[in-house]
Order: sequence, then C-alpha cells, then structure tokens
Amino acid sequence: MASTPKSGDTAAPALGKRLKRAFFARSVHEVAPDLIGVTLLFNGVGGTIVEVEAYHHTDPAAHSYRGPTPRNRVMFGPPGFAYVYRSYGIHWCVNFVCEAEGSASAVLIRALEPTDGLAAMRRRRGLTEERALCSGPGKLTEALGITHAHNALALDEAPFALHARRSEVVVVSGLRIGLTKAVDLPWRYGLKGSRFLSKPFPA
DNA sequence: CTCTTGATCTTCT
DNA sequence: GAAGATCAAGAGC
Repeated sequence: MASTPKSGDTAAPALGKRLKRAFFARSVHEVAPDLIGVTLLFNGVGGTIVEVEAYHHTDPAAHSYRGPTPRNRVMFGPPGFAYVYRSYGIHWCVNFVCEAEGSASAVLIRALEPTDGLAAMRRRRGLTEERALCSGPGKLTEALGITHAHNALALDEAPFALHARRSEVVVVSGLRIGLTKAVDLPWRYGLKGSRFLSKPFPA
C-alpha cells in the first residue's frame, strides 16, 4: 500500500491506483461519469480525462446499433479494451468498451487536460498551446499517438495506463456533440469548469 | 467572434 | 452516391 513518507517528501503520490479491467464491467452510464478525473496515459503521455460520451447498442447514434461490422467488432467483445475507429476518413477516435461481452457499449474519450509528456504532444500536434493539444477526440489521439494499430488492446496493460482519481470531482452532463441521430440523449459528461473541454457545457 | 469548406475512410442505401 | 461520434484554415463581421 502507501509507502512511508521519507524526510523531505511533501507531495501526495502523483497518481492514483491503476484501474483494473473490472472497472469497465458495469453499466456504461456508470462508467462514463466515473472516468471524469481519471488519468489516461499512453506510453507515459497523456493527462486527466475531462470529457467523455456514452454509447450503447440500443442507441441509434452508436456504431454498434446495427450489429457487428469489421470496424466495430471490438465493441461486441469483453469490457476493458480499446475500440479505435477512423473518423471522417482523417482522425482516430478511442473508446473504452464497457459492460459485458455482447453488450456493445463504449465510452468515447473526448478531451484531456494534458499533464504528462507535453513535449511529445506538442511535437505530434504541431502546436504549443496547451489548451488545444487534447480538446477533442481526434486531437487527443494524435497527441498521444493512438491509431488503428492500437485497436483491441487491453486498457490495464501497456502501452495503456489508467489511474484512479485522487479527489472528488464535480461532473456535469449534457447533449452529445456532432450527432444527427439520438440528439436528445444527455450522455456527454465533463469536469465542471474545465478549460480543456472540446466545447463548454451550456450554463 | 461565427460561418463555411475541404480532407477522404467506413458503412449504408 | 451519401453521410458521419472531426479538425483546421480562411472569410466575414
């Protein structure tokens, strides 16, 4: 457990406990808000999750709604794995598969507050402004170096590392972004007041 | 600040 | 052939 502080140690541990695969084996509507404040690292690069969206196979906006395809097959597998898909022919987006095998539910990771590996993120993104590095689902995969090569990887094994939040957070919810189907479902979750969101939540 | 447009992969019609 | 869980750049206000 916690190590005895040495003389001179003042700060709390930098990261919370590693999340296990079982974290994802429950309702996607429980997992999604619980991911706000969790630290996502990929090969040591990443930050605090500040925005996500939940998708379920009964949801017309979900990729899994019409059944398995080569693209979405990971969504139909066991929870605790990454589903990476190509968006608009250009970007990659990463989801965390939830619930149980066959449930075909997942949480889309939409924005991070960058904390680790800022230099690598700036290099990959070709930007310096911290606020623009990970403030969108396609931006954060580019910043972290996540591509289709990482589809179906386990979330509790390298190169992924997820760490539990160390303090309570205030989670807000609202309508999901960029949809034309099921636009009225309030399954977008965010860290209240964060300046690293893809878009602000309406007041 | 808002609005428009191009980039071009996967799936569906 | 068209739409989509997006982003960046350029025009206009």
